[in-house]
Amino acid sequence: MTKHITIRDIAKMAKVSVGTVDRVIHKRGEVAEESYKKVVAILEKTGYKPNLIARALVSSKSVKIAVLLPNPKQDEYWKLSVEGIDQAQQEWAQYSLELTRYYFDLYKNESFRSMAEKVLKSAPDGIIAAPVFTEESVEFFTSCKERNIPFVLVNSNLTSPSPLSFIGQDLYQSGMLGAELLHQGQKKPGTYAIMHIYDDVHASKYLSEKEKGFRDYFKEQGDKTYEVISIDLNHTHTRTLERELMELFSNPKLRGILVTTSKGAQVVSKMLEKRGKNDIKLVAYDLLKSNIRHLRAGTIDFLINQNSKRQTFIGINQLTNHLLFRKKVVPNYLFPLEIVARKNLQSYLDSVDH
Amino acid sequence: MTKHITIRDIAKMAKVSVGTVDRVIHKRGEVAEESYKKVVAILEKTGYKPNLIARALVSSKSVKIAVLLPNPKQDEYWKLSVEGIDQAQQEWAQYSLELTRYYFDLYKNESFRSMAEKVLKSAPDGIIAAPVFTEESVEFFTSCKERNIPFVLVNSNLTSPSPLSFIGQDLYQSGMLGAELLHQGQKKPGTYAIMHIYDDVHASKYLSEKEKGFRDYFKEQGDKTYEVISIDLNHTHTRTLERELMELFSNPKLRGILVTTSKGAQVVSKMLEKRGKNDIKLVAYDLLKSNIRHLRAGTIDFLINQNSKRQTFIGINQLTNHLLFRKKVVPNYLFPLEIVARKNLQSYLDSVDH
DNA sequence: CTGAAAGCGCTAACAA
DNA sequence: TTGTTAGCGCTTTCAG
Repeated sequence: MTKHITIRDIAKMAKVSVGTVDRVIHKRGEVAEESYKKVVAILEKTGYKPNLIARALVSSKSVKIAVLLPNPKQDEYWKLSVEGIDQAQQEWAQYSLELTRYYFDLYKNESFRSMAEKVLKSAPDGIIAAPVFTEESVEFFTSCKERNIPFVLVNSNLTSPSPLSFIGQDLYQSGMLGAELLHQGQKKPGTYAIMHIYDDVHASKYLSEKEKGFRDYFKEQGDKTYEVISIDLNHTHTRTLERELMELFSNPKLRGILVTTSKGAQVVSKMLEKRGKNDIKLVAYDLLKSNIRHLRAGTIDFLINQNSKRQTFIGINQLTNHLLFRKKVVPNYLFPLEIVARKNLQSYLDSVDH
Repeated sequence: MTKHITIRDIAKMAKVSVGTVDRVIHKRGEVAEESYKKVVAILEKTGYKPNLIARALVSSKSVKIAVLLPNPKQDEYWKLSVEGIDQAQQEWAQYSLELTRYYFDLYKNESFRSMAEKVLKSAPDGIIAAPVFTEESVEFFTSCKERNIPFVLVNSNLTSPSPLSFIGQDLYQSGMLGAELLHQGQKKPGTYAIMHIYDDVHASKYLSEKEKGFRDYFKEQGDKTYEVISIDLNHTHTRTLERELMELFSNPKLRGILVTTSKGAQVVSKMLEKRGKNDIKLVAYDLLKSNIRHLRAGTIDFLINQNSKRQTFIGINQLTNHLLFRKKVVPNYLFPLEIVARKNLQSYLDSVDH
């Protein structure tokens, strides 16, 4: 019934040609003041909506998107996000979408910098990236802005050059939730630890946001009986690491640990399993293989799911929709903080998005 | 680089016309054995993928979809799903998608039946529905099958006339999770109740699946010290209801209640709040206003989110993609069982999908 | 049984 | 400054 109004209809009503109407719609000038006004008026009155399908068909130009992420081989978390890339690529297979992947070394800002340079050289129509190294990212995305290349950020955000869209979670709330999950049901006062374990020096705003939330949770508890310690272990020497962990475990007041890094979770849960769990609660992030096993076994009590796969998938989708169809994007696409426990784990593994 | 292969290319390679290729692709016969084989071979070899955009453009016929759901005014849960319809409608606004909504009385199978009839009369291209009344649904969707009208089911599934796609959760696991959330951290044996409260007689497979999971959880606990009671209250007489609840509350062994219906959750949590919560745990479903309030206040301990909005949204999307682009759909689109607690509630409310 | 041709709605190049 | 026109890739008559 509601016959769609086309550019032809507009042209007829305004007594001009479709060419003129198109010029008005896309503001590519060369239109007489008078015609312009007439067309705009009719556009408004009729509430004309362009047919995106036709628009996409005609352009039919392959949209080129660059994906700039940490090397998935280094970290299982980022391996999950690759599944999101694959899924998006499949989804858009018929629409000429060219996805090129650029993986940088998660622990070397040098690597980020050089990969970013490559991305720029390839002159993509859009970029989706994880701004792991803040300083380098600011620099890189500033040049993107200058060149008018839209970029979408996943996992963590940047304030200064603002992205077309950010996809991720509220990290502060995430830290709070981690604290709550550890503290929940515990009546005795004690010590709670938040641990970041990585391979190299690696100052990340990402982790500190979580830590702030974690600390604030215990502050809010009112009674000052909670001691919060933050542990940064930045070495690959398994020995040293194990020694430090053993020392931590031996603290009789230790009630729980929140591990923020995937490598970390693996090490800590293995050690805790060996030692016998007793009363130390453990919360980690994401549906990584080792985490799943330890959640099932009971070493890990809860996981907080960040859904790396879906973050990346949505990111590419938004960017492509923007580029191909000029659709509007959600500037701040926040994911909920998903709690995964023993009894709902299976439903996550069964679910389509996993 | 990867120049897309078109139907023209195929035609040229097979030395036939595009018409013939099209006839082969869509199996609309009238093709000589020989040409058929030739074309199929080339199709396979080249891995031809149709351009969905072009396909959608040419048909350009407005796809007509009927939405058959319970009246959102009767139940907040179904009100959420309306948001999903709205969202989908917006998303597909430019693509001539005609969505017509048919709301039936949640408590009257008669109403379902008559609405279903109306749907059939409107001769839609596809249907998305919640098969609340099993018997009537089986009948209705059987006629849909006969008429070749594809239908997508949300919330609960039907076995017999199988839908194009089902979107929902595993209800058995859901009941289990509810039980676990109640039982967790409780050491003393006791009584656990699962409650279904509705306005009218209403035998629903939906609820019984959850109940099975609930009961099985406690069976699995090994020790026989858990008593499970199931309560069906099917009246609107507030007095009687309150009396029955008071009686339940007065059972000193009662440890927790899982309420499966939205109306129920509202009543129970209000009563429990008045009485003083003490040791009775309460778990309910979905981010309904009253549930959110009581979760914040502590009367409700956990919510299990079914994400009615997204279920409906995804359902319409799948159906439209199928109808408009002939895209493949996921036959069994399972959602994870999301646990909402005090500390991650806000993230759910902030998230885009809410 | 097959090929030719007219569009679907929009864009962009080219003429006027 | 404007109008005309040739496609984008596919579907669907309509003649042969």
